[in-house]
This record gives sequence, C-alpha cells and structure tokens, in this order.
Amino acid sequence: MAIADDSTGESPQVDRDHVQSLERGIAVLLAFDEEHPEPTLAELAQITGFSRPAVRRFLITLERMGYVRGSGGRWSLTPRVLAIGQHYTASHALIELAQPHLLRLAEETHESASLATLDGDDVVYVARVPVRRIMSINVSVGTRVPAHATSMGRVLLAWAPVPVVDSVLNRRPLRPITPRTVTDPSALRAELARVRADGWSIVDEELELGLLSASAPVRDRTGQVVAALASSTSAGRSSRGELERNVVPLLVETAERITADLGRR
Amino acid sequence: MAIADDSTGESPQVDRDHVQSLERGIAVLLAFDEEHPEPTLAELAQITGFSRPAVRRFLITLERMGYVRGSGGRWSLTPRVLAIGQHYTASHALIELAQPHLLRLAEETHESASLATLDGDDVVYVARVPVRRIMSINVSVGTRVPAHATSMGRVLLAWAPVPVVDSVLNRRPLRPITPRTVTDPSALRAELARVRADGWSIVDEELELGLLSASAPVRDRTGQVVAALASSTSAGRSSRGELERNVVPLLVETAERITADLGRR
DNA sequence: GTCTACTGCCCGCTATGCGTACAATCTGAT
DNA sequence: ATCAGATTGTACGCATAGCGGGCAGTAGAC
Repeated sequence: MAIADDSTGESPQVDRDHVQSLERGIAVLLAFDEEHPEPTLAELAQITGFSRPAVRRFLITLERMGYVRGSGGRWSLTPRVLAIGQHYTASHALIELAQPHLLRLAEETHESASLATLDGDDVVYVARVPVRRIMSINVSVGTRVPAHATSMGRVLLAWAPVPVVDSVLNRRPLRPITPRTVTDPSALRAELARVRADGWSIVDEELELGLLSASAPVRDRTGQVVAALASSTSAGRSSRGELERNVVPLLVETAERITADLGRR
Repeated sequence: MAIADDSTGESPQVDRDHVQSLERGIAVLLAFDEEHPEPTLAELAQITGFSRPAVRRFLITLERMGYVRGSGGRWSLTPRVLAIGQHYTASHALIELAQPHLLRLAEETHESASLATLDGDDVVYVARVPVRRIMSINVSVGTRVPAHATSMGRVLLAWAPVPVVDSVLNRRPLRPITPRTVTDPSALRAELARVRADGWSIVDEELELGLLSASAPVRDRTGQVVAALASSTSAGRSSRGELERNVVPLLVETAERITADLGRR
C-alpha cells in the first residue's frame, strides 16, 4: 500500500504527481466570470490569491494561446475558450448523434428538448434545443442543476451504480430548491424505484415553480444508461397528466431511437 | 523595445513569461477529440509529444480537478469541461441578453437563429437556436467557420478596424469553400462596402451549397459592432430575394433591439 | 509458459516557475 | 506644475516544481 494520498498533516513532503502551474493557470482562466468580466491584473491576483507576477505569467501564456486578450490594463476571455468544451462534445459521439432527434422532438412537442449527463451531484446539459424561455436561469450546454430535483437526474440516478446513488442521496441534507422538492432520501429511493419500473420520470415544480419536465433514459450498446432525454414545459401550459399522456410516449420512443443509433456504430 | 518575441533561433535564453506546464496541460486536455475519445496514457504521450510521466502528471492533476476520468487504462473527458466555456458566456452579458431575441427570431422565421463574434480569421458562434439541420456540419456554440465566406463574417468585417480586415483579407489566398465563394480580396472589399451601406449582408451558398443566410450587426453602447445576428435557411426553402424581403427587416430590427438592450445596462 | 506493451513509480538534476524588490507609468489632488 | 498614491511592468536570485530515464509491476496475446 502506498504511503501517499492525504498527508497526515506534518510531512512537508510534496505531491510529485500534481502539476501546480496547470491548476493555477486554469484557476486564472476561471476567475473570469459574471462579476469579473474584465478584471485587471491586480484583481485577478486578489481573486486567485496568487502573486501578481505569477498571474501575469499565466495571462501572457493564455494570451499566446489565444484564450485571453489584454488591452488597456484590462483582460477578457476570447471566444476561443468555447473551443475547449467542443472537445468534450467531439469525444462523445452520442451528442452529435442525438442532435437530429432533439430537433425533431422539439418540433413535435413545441417544447424545449434536452440531453444531459450526470457529473457528481449535478446533471449537466450536454445538448439542447431551446424553444421558449421557461426557466428563470438561462439553460445552455454546460449548465448544471442539482440531480435530485430534476427528471433527468432521477432517470440518471435510477439506473446508476449503487455507490453513485448513495453518494448523491446520503450527502448532507438534500437542498430543497422549491417548497415541492423531495428531500427525504428514502422517499427519493422509492421514487427512483418507480422510475426504474415505469421507464421514465416526471418532475413537477421541484426545481423551479412553474416548471414541469419529463425524462427518459438513453443507453449505450452495453445497456448502461449514459444520458437522459427530457422535454420541459411550463405548468401553465400543460400538466402532469397531459405530459404523461401526450409527451412521455414520444419521449421514450425518441430515447430508444437514440439508443438504437448509438448501438449500431 | 523588448528583445523578446520570436527568438532569432540560436539564443537558448528562455522566456521568463511563459508557463510551460500550463500550455502542456491544456494540450493534454485538447488531445481528446473525435479520433481519440478514450485514449490511453501512451497514446496521449504520443499525440502530444510529451514523456509518459509528464502526461501522467497532467492527467492526475486534471482528474483531481474533475476534468478527466481514468478507468481501465483509458481516459476520457467529463462534462465538467463544458463549464470552462460557461465562463466566456458568463463574462459577456451580450450573450445571455440576446437569448430571448434569438428565440423570438427563430420562432417568427421558423429558421435557425445565431449570434457570432470574430476571432482571428474565423467567426465563432456564441449563441444559437437551431430549428432544422441545414448545414452538413453540426453547428453549436463554439463552432468556427471562415469569416470571409459567411454573412456573419461579412457583417463583422464590414465594421471591423482596418488592421483586422487587412489581416483576414491579405492572408494567403482566401480558401474557396464552395465554387461560389468570393476569394478575390478587392471583390470582397467592395462587398464589405455594400454591407456597410445596406446595414446587412446576405451570403448565398458560399460556405456550403444549399445554404443561404442573412446577417445584421449588433453594437455595444459605444457604437462598435461586437457581434452579428444571423438567420439561416436552405436554398431550396427560400431565395435571396425572398430573404431580403421577408427576413432582413425582422433581422435588422431584432439586431437593433439587442443593441438597445445592451446599451441600457 | 514466454513475449510484448502497457501503466505506475522512484529519484537525481536542472530548467522552470516562484515571489521579493524595484522601476516605470498613470491618475487625480493640491 | 508637482507630488502622493495608486497602478502595472520588469529583473533576478533561489528553491523547487516539474522533468524524463529507468525499472518494477501488471495485463493481455499467443
């Protein structure tokens, strides 16, 4: 057994397998956000906690790579940054393959269609055809929402390996997002069992009041659930019953079609 | 004036402002693509040209940060990678702000609506509402296309600073993408002048046969053109004349509305 | 079984990246 | 104008972070 992993606290012995500069450089890149869209060097140093010369080196490196641009003492991200995410998309055939199915689903239901994957406790949208703005937040590819309060999360958890489910459910109290969010672990486990039995999930105003969504599993060729397909609408425009009657069959059929496409390559 | 920039080749004097490990680490991340969706350590070393121990260090660092996952000797990207691009989106208010306008434009025209920015010689899609699949490639946020052959590129170049235009147009022969692509620099400059006069651009099958698109400028509060709004259709479904009559007015109006929204914050 | 090709890891060396310290520059107040 | 008081840019000596050659351990191929 290795002595490594977490230090017991005293040995100043450093971690030979960790590249500090990579982590720091990415931290600098991520320091750009809504609150700091055009930070100065000093601001970035303050946000990240690194020395100014260090931040400057990272910025110059990133600038040479085309990810940031500096002018007039202020720095900003370039659209090149978006290309990084493309590598995720490109390396997962599922996503490109699902696109036409999402388009068709959106067209037939007149509602937004989404495809998402599990990452930690969150569901991450990996493909999307928006139709109307229904959620208060602007959902785009890459957006994360808590798994336990969404139909896509329920679908992904329903067929996820036990340790994954445990790590999400046994986490410090599940956060209630709206008054209707189910936060009791055993109630959620029962719900997951029901999803498994039905083959789909509907979640009604648990992520956001007025938001209603249905979801079905997409599988890879080994039968493992790798993504969830969803259709979302507003509680005003539809209802749980209507969704179940009109949308769920189409949703399940579309998910199965994506699964089939994924299998035959 | 600094002695730095490009070395004349012989001085082994290193660049103190360049962080090697950051550049290498990102190179490892970018080595994942369509052809190498689940590479092994050795493959990555071969692709990047770094030693295996080095690649391993980067992978472990990236794994700890949640960007890659290793299992069974194969490594893959996690959806966390998509979060990096979100920082670009979040730091540019324009994008979120334009979203509802894109949705409305798409709904009213029944065609895909896009917003794009210039980066080097390329146009980069920064927001998009797809309606139907028209292009052979799958366009998503982050996708790059050559500026000279697209309506969005023409709009962005029409109002771009002279050195930017020169750097795009005087580049080694403009690549013809289809037989109809305009590649003569002076013809293009004339076209840019026309775009400037009209206030919009239509490009007809220059990027891809059968593809037809119209575009109008979006400005920031200083009047500078910061993005192009476009509506794309297929040559079968519409025509240049029809586009000019029915779509362009709506397009220009929508672009002006985005400009106005952008101005008042 | 042997062979091959991979990953995991150790470890000494030095180039790399570090931050302190100082110069240059800009901004606004007096 | 002149001068604080804030910036950012740069130099440089030092510690160490990161480097890769090399080897042990492991898994699959035949």
